[in-house]
Amino acid sequence: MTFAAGPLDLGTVSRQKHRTMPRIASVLLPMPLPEAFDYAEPEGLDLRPGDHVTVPLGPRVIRGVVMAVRDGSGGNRPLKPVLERVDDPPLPPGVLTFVEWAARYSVDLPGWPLAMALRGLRHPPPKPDKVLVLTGSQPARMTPARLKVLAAAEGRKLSGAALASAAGVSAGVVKGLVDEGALAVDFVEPERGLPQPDLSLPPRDLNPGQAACVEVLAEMLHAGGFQAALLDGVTGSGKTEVYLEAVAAALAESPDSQVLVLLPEIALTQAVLARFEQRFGALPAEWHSGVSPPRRRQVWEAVASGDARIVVGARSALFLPFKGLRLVVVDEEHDSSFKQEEGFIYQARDLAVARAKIEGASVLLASATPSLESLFNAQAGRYRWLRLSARHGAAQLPDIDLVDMRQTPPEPGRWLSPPLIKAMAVTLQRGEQAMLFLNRRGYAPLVLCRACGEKMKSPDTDSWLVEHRYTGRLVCHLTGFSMKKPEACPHCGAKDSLVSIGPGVERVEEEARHIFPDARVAVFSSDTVMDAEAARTLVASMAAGEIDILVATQAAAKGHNFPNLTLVGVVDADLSLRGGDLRAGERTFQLLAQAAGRAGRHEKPGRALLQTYSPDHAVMQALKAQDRDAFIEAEMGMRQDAGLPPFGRLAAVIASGPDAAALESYVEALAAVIPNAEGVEVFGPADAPLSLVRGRRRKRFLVRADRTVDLQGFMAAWRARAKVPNSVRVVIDVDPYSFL
DNA sequence: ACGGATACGAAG
DNA sequence: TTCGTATCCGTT
Repeated sequence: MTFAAGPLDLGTVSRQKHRTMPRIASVLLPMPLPEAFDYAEPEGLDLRPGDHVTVPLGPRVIRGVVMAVRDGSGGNRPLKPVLERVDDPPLPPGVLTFVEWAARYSVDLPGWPLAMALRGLRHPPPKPDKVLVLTGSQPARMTPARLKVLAAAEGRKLSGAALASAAGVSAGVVKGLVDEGALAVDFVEPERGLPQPDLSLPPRDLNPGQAACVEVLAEMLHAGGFQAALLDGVTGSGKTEVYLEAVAAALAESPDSQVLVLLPEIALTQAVLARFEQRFGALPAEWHSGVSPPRRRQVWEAVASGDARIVVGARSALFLPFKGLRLVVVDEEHDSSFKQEEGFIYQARDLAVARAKIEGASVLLASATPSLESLFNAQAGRYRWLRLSARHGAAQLPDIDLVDMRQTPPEPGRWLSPPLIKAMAVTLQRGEQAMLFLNRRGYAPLVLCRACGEKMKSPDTDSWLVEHRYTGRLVCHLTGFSMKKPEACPHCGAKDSLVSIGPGVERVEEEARHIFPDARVAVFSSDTVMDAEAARTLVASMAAGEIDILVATQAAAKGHNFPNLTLVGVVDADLSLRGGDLRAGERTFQLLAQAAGRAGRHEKPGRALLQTYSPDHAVMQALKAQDRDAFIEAEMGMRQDAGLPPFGRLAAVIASGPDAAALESYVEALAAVIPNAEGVEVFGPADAPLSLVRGRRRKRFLVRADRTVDLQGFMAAWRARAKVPNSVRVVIDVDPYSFL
């Protein structure tokens, strides 16, 4: 394909230049190789960093990217030559630096981040559109409908369906004209350009707090260079409006400046896209797993050419080939789904800061409940700290009350306590809406046999099967395995002995319907809301007051505003506190503050009730008192005493394999060669909490290091000291969020 | 002696 | 990752 003419073609003249000195191209391949490989540059090719090339690798021909070119020849061993340059938009220098940086940061092979940077190019470009044009020949028989179609087609190229609707006739009429030769099929290139933001549109009215933040951000962006800021504002304080204006300021700085907005979940993109469309009169480019392959390629190319000025996307958008990146916004920066846990492991929030630094851009981290890491950086003065306190307009923060489940427990086999039921009754009586929050999909998290006590588990995996009543299946949320719920216990054969233990959203829905038979109850979880379209429909019907009680997982806790929602009941506030990893308290505070914040976002005051068995726990007390700062201070103190993040650093080694003996001997060998280093502690090996997944046994090490230690260097050196047997897989997880 | 499965290391 | 080669095994 040919690429748009413009600044990218500056090289054409110098590419003709004749060289005498032989040159070596260092080519990185999107494969698990330890480094970029050297190839000879053929005479006259004049390669530059970022060029796509094909190179021979053993018997194969592989596509790669030129990382650097230097003078020289192979020396003693002759180098194979680069085969050809591929005519795709070159990767800008910032991406190349970022790929290398990300590989080192994650202690992984550079081919993986390169593969991410090339993701958009793998897809076919959009296909030509099929259109119908007039041939000039008249049909044998003319009718009024046919006349209308021929008139509508005059001088235009429309698709069959568009032509039919333009003429106000059915598709059959159009088809008849095609069959008779009055209309012919033609192909046109689809529109490549993206709608451009209109920077002349006026900003929304801002309150003084918002305006002050915008002013600081505009100054930062105008000063240029790497800058970082934390936008720390309570739910409903209008953070989105602030960053929209920061985006406007960034775009106004130069006609080719670009902005990236990272969101933690695809479910949020629709709402955010709509806000951008209102503000700039055009939809931004969208980048996430739900975008179609041809569209992805189109967006990738538009980012590379500079045509895409605003990109809203998921974490993988960090690897797009921006050439004029001016600002990266990380919305809901505390959200743990910015941590990619599979394949190439990275924390997108941290890589966003790194990318901004490499590009000389600004980065804005936004959250109502910032991560301790970001607060730490703000306190240390590394990030500008912008605080927004007032709730927007008339809205007030909801009152938060704790329900002591030991004092006022639900009936046996039920999960809603009398105080919560009473509050719901009052809410419904007023004609207002309630949300029951439970971060657990399905009907029950565990099914066991009353006769023999056997727990239903996924095959070859150490995790419970979750009962889903809508589908009548038992599902493993870890591996995706599912089976029909059996009649008899597969272990002892007893009939009708399987009992469902514990609640999921489906079971809470059942209970809510039972207690409030006249209420309209709906469930919002990834099982009932499969895609963005379904989410929009459910959100719309909630906003329109067609639902009285919404039972929701965290899929609904984020972003959405419902004017008539005045009560939020958290069914199991202790849930995310269990497991007890270092972030349990922080995570619980963030999740519940966010869930509670759904209530009373408009004129009506809201209320949140948290059902807990440990009302004295610091997290519950902090939520009740709405004293985030005291909670953060206490949490920071604990982390500091233990040398945990953000005061120290962590990394995990996860080794797994089907052969228990081989795995055991590998982890023992690894334990025997732990490098001696000041300020580093290594714990393990130990069985991972999920000790068996898909037939693979799992072992873990945990490394704690002082902030001054080169943790990545330590991990790389350590791994290199022990040979990994073929059956064992080793993963290094820098800054782990999951400890399973 | 042979084919098939499998383990290992190299690829510039 | 993918490929070629070495090696081990069972069969013939």
